Amino acid sequence: MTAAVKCAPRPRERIIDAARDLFRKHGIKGIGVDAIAEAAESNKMTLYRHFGSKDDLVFVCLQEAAAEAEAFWNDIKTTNPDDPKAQLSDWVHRAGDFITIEHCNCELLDAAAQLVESDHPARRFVEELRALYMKRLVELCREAGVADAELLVDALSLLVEGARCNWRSAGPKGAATRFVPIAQMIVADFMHHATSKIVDRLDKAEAESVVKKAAHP
Amino acid sequence: MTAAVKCAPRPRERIIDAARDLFRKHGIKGIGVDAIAEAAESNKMTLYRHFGSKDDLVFVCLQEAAAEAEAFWNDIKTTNPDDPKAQLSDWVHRAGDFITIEHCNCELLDAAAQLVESDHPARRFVEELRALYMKRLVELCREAGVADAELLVDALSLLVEGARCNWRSAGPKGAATRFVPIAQMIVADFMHHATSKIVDRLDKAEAESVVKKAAHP
DNA sequence: TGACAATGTTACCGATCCGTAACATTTACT
DNA sequence: AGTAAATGTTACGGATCGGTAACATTGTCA
Repeated sequence: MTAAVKCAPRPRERIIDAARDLFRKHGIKGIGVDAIAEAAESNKMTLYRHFGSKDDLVFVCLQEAAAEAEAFWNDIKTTNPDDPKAQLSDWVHRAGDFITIEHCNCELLDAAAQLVESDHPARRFVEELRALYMKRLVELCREAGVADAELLVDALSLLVEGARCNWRSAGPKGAATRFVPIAQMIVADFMHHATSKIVDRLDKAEAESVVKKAAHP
Repeated sequence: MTAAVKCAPRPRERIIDAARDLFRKHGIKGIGVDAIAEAAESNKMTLYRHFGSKDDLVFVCLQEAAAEAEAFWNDIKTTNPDDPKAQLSDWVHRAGDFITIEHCNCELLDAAAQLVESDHPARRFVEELRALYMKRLVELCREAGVADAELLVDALSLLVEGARCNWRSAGPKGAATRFVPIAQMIVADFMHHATSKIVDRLDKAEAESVVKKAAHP
């Protein structure tokens, strides 16, 4: 009833769509296979005939999300050919959309993060994906002329992850809605400032802080 | 066995400590009352005699975390009296510590965010706390001379939330370990730049992006 | 010591959830 | 039409979990 609004393809696809939707909304541990089967307008038996277990279903959902992320990335590259700065700006905007738009595979990726300290095979899969995306983004930032690309990507990663979390808990009134201007500002800052200046400023602030802390143990 | 390492006070305190510890590690829905009682070196019956239900226990844990957060804030204010900039810098460092240190009540607060779309009484409690903390931080930023204090607090909120999430999933090798320099840089940026310049730069970037998008529909 | 409160132990109930078995029904293809 | 595969339905098993009942044990204080 929730998912599978389009013209209802085979049950396998309906189940995957419903599962991804419900995993996003309730978390992986927060939804049962019965509810997934019902939302897919199917039943538990066909679900288990296509996917041997709930864990397998989770893994397939993650693979689909990864494929969409791949398309997401390729679309950025082809839409702004040979223009790293435009690609980076495009990435920020699309990431902002992915945060607020309901149908967002990012939420699925971080839902996998709920499987902490379990031997779930999806864990390694998601971590490898994350590393790949960050590596790509670092390269893009470098091409766009960012000196400390790693730190910028770290900042963007934290912002995206925080925005997803904030959106889910605080909704459209939370700070997540200001993700795009914030990310834009940080990107602009990294591009307009020389690395030396940034490092100097950071070192100075760090030194001040250390002194402060030592003065008040 | 996990918690209650200190000299084992009354069962009520041991249970609260164990519950907070396990809620952080496994999430609220990821741990059962039996495991909590065992970790507290107690049993389920005394747990239910002190706390009528698991939800009540969750609520008490959140109240304790809120009390610690209150002390955290007061400590910042008293350690750096009449020095908003130092207070803000101190906040950044302490927030960074809270992310990486195991015993961190922040993780408990966002664990409550796992109770999405449920009528859990802890939801409203946590949301009110979040609003209070953000309001205080906005005031502090304004005292420190930040023009667009709301946007800075939004950025810091997303960074903190993202760093907590990232730390839990990526651990000490993730981007969360770079929270402090990133936050410092953003704070410095907000303090050193006039608002008009920032807005101008954002508007320009926004306009560029819109043109780009329109050119490639 | 005695009495009462706090705590511990065991067993159980009902609900939920993952997964399976057996059988009925529909769909697809020749 | 007819056959086989895919799908749907019902019921069940085993495990876990929140919560309770009954009884045993320990601690506390007069």
